[in-house]
Amino acid sequence: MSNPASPESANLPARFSHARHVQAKAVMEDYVEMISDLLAEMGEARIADIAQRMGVTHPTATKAVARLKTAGLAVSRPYRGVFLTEEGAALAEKVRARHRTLVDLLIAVGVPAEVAELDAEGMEHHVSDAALAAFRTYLAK
Amino acid sequence: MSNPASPESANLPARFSHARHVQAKAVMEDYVEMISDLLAEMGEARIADIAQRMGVTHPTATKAVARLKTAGLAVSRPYRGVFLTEEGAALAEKVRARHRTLVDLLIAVGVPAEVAELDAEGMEHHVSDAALAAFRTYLAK
DNA sequence: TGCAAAATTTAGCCGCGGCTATATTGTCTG
DNA sequence: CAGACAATATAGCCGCGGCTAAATTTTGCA
Repeated sequence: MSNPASPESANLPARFSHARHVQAKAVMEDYVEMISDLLAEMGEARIADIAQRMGVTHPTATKAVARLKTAGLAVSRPYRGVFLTEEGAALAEKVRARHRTLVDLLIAVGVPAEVAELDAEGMEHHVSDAALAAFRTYLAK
Repeated sequence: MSNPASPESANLPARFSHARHVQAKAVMEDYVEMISDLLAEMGEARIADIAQRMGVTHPTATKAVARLKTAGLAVSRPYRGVFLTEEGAALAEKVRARHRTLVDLLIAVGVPAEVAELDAEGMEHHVSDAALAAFRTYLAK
């Protein structure tokens, strides 16, 4: 039994640890979604376009893609465009849907659209499936 | 004029850049709030307690405090407890209030309390003043 | 077709924020 | 009051995710 007498500080370490774990995946999620967007728009995701849209230099994008490949989310041949694995594509879709739902929720509670987009970019990675479900239920009303 | 014909991808770099900038401050905010909590509870913030509550090893806490000192948020003498500067204390208060408001909002839209606490830990750093104001207005209804 | 320009990669730097292992300092007790 | 133990600090490692500068490959055009 979790002791209710112990202050709520007891599970704080776990909360912070969880937040760190989620955050570690955040950048990867952003790159995957961006690659997915570029594939849909232009049929190809080039390093230069990824870098430009992420607001990052080319070498940074190259390194990020290398990490994606190591993680099994993307594939590419040298000097060629980047593509997503099935797993990468699935992640992109999940991330995209979560982003939209969060923005919709923020707007629904009165946050200006511009602000909602800006804040959602960082918040979205920490929205759990349980929270997402609650958001959808709320928005359905 | 910002071209409305250009797709919304135009300001994406700025959005990501903003999210990265916010994220860079996140860990610091967490440590400052924790130190503030410890000062309130025990009159002193010791490295061992900071580390324990953050779910981190002692040396990691020491290094974090060093960064806080460099940033002008904390002060400490070697082998002694850590204290906050006025700026650090003000930041702690702001962070604490923002956290509470976010948790309240999540609960208000139907997120279970446990989940709200967990998700808020990571989301909170990205909640802008504008969004916070909207949250308060919503909760006041 | 061959060369110049553009795109990509590689190399190497930085600070952050984790870690383990070790050294140092403070404290408490026998 | 001395020595053991607890707390803190230091050293050094790692991967991430930025960067600049330089090498390499691809591409497009004269």
